[in-house]
Amino acid sequence: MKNAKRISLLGYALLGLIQQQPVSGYSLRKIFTATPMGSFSDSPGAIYPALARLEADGLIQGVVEEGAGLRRRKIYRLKPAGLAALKRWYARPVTREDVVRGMGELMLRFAFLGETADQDTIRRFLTSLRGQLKAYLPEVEAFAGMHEDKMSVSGKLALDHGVRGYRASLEWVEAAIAAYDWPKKGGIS
Amino acid sequence: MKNAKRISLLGYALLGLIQQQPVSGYSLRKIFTATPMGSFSDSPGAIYPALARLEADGLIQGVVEEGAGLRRRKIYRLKPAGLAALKRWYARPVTREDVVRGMGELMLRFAFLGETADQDTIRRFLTSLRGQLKAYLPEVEAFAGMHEDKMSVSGKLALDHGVRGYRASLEWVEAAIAAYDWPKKGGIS
DNA sequence: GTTTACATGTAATCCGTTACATGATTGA
DNA sequence: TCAATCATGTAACGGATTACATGTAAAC
Repeated sequence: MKNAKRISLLGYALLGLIQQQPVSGYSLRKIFTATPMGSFSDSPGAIYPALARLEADGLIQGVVEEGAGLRRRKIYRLKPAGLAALKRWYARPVTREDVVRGMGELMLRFAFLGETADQDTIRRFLTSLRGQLKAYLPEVEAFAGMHEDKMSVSGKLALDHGVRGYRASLEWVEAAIAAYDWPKKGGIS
Repeated sequence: MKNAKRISLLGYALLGLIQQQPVSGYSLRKIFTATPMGSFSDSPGAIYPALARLEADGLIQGVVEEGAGLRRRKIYRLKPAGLAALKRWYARPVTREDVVRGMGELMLRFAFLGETADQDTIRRFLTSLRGQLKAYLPEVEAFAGMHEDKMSVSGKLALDHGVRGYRASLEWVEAAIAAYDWPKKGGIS
């Protein structure tokens, strides 16, 4: 029950899934093999220790399923401290570093965030992501322009892949903001 | 000088950069802070031990710059075994797992691959990537269609981000193949 | 003459990978 | 009955993060 311990990305992925509904470690492993969450390892050596850590930190609680001739399954449920940790994660503003490290982590956060976060948190996530993308995209484009002459064809193409990706993310975030269609801030006119 | 040791992604990134031109550890760190390769950590605790491992494995060689009043800089050069390791990396066919784990690793490989790989290796990389994307994209789309009803708005949007990303990658790979404009295989007509 | 940038390292810790280990239940 | 799937773990290892440590050269 130590508090304020760091939580790994896998930890957040597990917390987010457990938040959706109580699950066993084995079910979580299957989610990582069978769904687009496949970027996480489905190996028992990753998941079971991670669950044990989250439990030791008081974020989740595992209860062995009672019942007669059943295979023993330990079902994990989210505890209040776990929900609080998730909410702190959701509320983090999107930083430049988040964008540089890749969209994957941010999309994991956003996917779960819809479950319990209020509209304000969602809006802040999307607008701060939009801001960072709008700032970072021209940076990469400028880098490409500046180093064009010194780069191999494949180097230029790889950079172009990055630019296309960030452009697609920017289009996505605009579409996402539009999808929620919040009333404008600043008074009823 | 142990042989056949596993090389981490950071290891390949360092090998690829050293292949382009001999560099010091400090220069490599700056590359990770100042260029779109920022997804790698620029911390000395990551880079110097990684360089030491590559050197111990006989893949690179570091030589302390001679010369009078200079700050001591250790310049690393690629050894034949290092080039061979890179070439084996370049020649790996793109797998489904590569695509699931994310484009980042694949694009790192492709960016460096242009330096020394022959046209055949480049073509095989791009066509196998195209094949995997063409197979994986409809999989994700099908998953989205199947689970649409059980997902939150943000969950659906996050999945949509993934779909858009893979679509952008597919468009990119088609453009990349077109950019090289290889003569068709199978005879001169 | 003091801050900033250059330059290289080490030590503790954490955690993911890989491989091993165990046992129950279901279906062929 | 034998293989496959369900289900949970452990142990050794490797490598990245974080923080600490040290010293030189340039710039202000």
